[in-house]
Amino acid sequence: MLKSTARPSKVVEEPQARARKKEQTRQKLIQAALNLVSGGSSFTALGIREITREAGVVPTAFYRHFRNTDELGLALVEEGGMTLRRLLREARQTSLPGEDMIRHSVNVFVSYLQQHHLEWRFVTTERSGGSKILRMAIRNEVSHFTNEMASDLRALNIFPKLSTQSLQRICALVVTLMMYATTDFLDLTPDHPKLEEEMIDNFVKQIVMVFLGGANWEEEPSVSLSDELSNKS
Amino acid sequence: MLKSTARPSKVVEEPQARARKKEQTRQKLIQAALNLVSGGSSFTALGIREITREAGVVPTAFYRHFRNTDELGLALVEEGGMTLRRLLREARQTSLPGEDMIRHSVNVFVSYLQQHHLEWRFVTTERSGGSKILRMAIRNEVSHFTNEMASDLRALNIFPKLSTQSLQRICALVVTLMMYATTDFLDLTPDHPKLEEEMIDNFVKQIVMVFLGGANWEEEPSVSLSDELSNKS
DNA sequence: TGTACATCAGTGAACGCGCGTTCACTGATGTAC
DNA sequence: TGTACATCAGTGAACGCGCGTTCACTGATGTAC
Repeated sequence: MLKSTARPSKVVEEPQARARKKEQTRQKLIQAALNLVSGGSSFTALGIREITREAGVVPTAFYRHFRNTDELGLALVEEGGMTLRRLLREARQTSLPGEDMIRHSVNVFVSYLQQHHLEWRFVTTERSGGSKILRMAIRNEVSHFTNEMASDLRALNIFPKLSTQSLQRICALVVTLMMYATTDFLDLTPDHPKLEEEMIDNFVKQIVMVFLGGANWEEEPSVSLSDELSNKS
Repeated sequence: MLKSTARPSKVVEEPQARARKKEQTRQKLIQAALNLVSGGSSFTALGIREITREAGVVPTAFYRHFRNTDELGLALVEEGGMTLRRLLREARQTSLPGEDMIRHSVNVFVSYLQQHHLEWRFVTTERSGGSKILRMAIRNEVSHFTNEMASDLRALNIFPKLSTQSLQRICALVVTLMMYATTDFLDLTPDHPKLEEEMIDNFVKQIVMVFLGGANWEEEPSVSLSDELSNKS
């Protein structure tokens, strides 16, 4: 009786010891690619033999998981993007509007960047340099992210007067800054904490400036900018 | 006597037929690399044989001009950057302040982009994906560009109340947007003129928004943003 | 329960190929007298 | 002016090497009875 119950329970607990092992190898391959990219290689230049060597499996094992390196790249994009979205969403929700929220979000972002620098090196590199299919996948991920941010800002009611389009424009702007800053942060050496501090401060102020632009935006912009400029000068 | 004058004059007109020929080959190599990059390859992945084949010279001829592909990359960065700076500076000077200047500059930029898409594909790709030495060279070029723009804006006296630091921040912001937009413009297929129009319009409005933020910027920002937000909402 | 068979993730040898780099060379261009 | 020599951009053969991919394989895991 003990045996007869043990068998089905084993089926539930580890229904496919084989499948689990396979997934492990898959993860080893993904991790290996990330390690290599963080070592300075461009992902596009990575080879199957290089990756499998790093992963500690035989070259041909690669084909059990991916047809080619592009397919591995797509897996990387998916894994990387989701986590950050969840994280930053939390950051926005646990904070008050205004510059403090921005500074808080930026700090969350930068520390996340440093923790997951492997994934991010990959994403920022391939956004402009990868194969067309990878570029598109990354942009798709980025625009998901932008939309989420826009709907959060809408919920927070920070810019009640703005149209959805303008709100999305602001978010796209901030996300652009973020992606761009990523490259710079990733090239930071840890022995210059002062420089990092300055970069963060600059980054925060840029975002504040953008929000300021959003707060003063009139939906008929060509008039308002001229007004603003002539009023202030 | 004719001969004796002919010789020195020949020295002046073409002092080094050899050197000229060499320069021609050098340009052929550079152009070949650009062609290949525009064909979708990442520059980092380009090989010496690939480049020389495209250029129509024998592989070993490469070493007469560059020690390796990185050195060729540096040459590319220099050639590309300067031209755009000159062009955009002219665009800023032949136009009036306000949104029109922005729209005009953007149009100059986009049409330049399409004319020199080879160079730009290279610059935007390698800014985040190239070897460290290339990345640094490109950032250097970009910050030159930012500084130039800042000093132009200062001369135009558009933001009389802003500190130099804030002015430079604005310019850095705009340049970031520009670099980022480049990747998107380069992936445009010419059969969607409507999409291009929308992208340009969006781009212009983002810049206007940034300028608006700059016009409303107070040098003690943490106060002003909260003020703005509470005033407007 | 045990036995006999199927599946399939990972192995390891082998292939043809293009790579970067070396080397000795050729022949046009440049220089000295 | 012409001649004799130096320079050096580009050539072409050769090298050793790592690549992607194929193939038949092994042996642990899964399944049917």
